[in-house]
Amino acid sequence: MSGKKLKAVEHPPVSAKRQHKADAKAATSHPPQRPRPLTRIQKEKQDIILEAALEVFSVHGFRGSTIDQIAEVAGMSKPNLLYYFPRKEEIHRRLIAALLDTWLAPLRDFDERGDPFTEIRSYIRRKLEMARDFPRESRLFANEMLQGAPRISEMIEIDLKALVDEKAKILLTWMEQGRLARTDPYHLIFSIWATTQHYADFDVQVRAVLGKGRNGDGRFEDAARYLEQLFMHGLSPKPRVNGSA
Amino acid sequence: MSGKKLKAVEHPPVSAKRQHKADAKAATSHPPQRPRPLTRIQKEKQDIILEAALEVFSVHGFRGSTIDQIAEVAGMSKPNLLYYFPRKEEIHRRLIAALLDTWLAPLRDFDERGDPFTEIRSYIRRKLEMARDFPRESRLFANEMLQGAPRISEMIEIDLKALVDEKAKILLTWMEQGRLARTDPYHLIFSIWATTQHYADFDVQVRAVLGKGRNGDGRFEDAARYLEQLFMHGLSPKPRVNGSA
DNA sequence: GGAAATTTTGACCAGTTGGAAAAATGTTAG
DNA sequence: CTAACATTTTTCCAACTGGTCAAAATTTCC
Repeated sequence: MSGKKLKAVEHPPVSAKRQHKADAKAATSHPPQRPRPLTRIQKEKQDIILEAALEVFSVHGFRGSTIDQIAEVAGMSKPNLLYYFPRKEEIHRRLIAALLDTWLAPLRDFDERGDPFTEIRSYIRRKLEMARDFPRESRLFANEMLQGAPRISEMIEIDLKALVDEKAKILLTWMEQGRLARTDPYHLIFSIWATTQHYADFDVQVRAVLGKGRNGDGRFEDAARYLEQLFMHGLSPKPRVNGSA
Repeated sequence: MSGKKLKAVEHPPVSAKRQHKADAKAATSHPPQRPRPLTRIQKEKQDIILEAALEVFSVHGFRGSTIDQIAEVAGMSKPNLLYYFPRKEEIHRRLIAALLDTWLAPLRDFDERGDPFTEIRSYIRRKLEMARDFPRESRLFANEMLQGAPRISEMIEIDLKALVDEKAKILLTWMEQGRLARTDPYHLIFSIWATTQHYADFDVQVRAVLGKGRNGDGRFEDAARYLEQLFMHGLSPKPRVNGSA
């Protein structure tokens, strides 16, 4: 760990335990890097910054957000912020990485051994809760998608695809067993994503349309009720009216 | 000052520079303004610029887009572009205005006298076609929503709300007549918006998940088939002994 | 308490951005 | 041809951008 000023961007592989200054004491600025194990304070500050960055990025997107804005929201000066995250991109990447993990958790819990409708219902419910409780994360994700997912393309092309493939297979099995209406499992999943995330991403619109009278917190409960009905009826394996070939 | 008829946004202190005709002539450089009736060439250039701006804004959002980018896509120099649209905001506003009009057309066509399922089916179809044929418009809209719709808040709070209220009433009537499942008409509309726009706004994700094998143009047809099934079954009146109303 | 390490600040920079001015180059009608 | 207008280009700028750096302030550890 000789005193370098700019090192390759390292993710957060917190490794070594405390290390002595040993050879190079000329540790330039930028401390929260690889050798040191990240003090409690550093972690705290980083969290504050990430919080602020989420607030800003989720609204203006990557290019539309400035370090100054983030620093202001975080209550610190720009150079100070840069001390913890040497690059703007790094902040964004950290946010996206953390997001993807929690974002897909509900889908991961989709259980093959469960009852189709119970599983689908609880998936919808959880996704709706996430839209309600983590709207900024949802918008950050949406922003990234709108821009063509330049920073997470491989993530969605590989990890996400694999996960969806797996769950689609489960859905297909259920359909073949006659426990679920025969339909396209991929688009089924898309429709759940779309309808639930809508309440986070298009929140302004939803509120505006519902008007001041009924937009309190009720809209999420109403949405849950409606979506449950839609999907439960829409996907029940009722005998089709002829015409399906 | 003269030759003023519409609301004008004139913050810049710079104005009349070489006004020859005291009559009501062109003010400064910037010709495409009030007085002149807009030549064919001007209209063409403006269209080129708006096209380019749509391309850029729809991906990067307002703040994330630069005039330089738009100018480059439009194939002209920045000052030249500024000659037609004195302000970046003006371009954006024009795009949004044009967008909102066409965007709501399908909903306007929702006909009270038609058959509930026919109306809903064709509405879904049209919205899906728009997602397929005008994905940039959809993304522009989505970007605006994500940012809290700062520039069109009144538009959606008044015009959009009124329109949705009207159509929701129609849906309610149908429900009361037993021709449609009893459910929340507002969330029903939201779900149609969400599921259809998803294919434009999250196009990358959809493609990535579907994989290279089946993402050609087929995805829109598959989506149409799936959504039709979902909504037709999901919204059919509950099992009630009722041959017809 | 004090040296070393960590954190914060202020000054500064090169590149970008939205936009202004004006000169230069068409274009058109008389 | 040429005056009047329309369009384009060149030059320029002040504010903003992401980022650096050294010095100052603060904390940590012996």
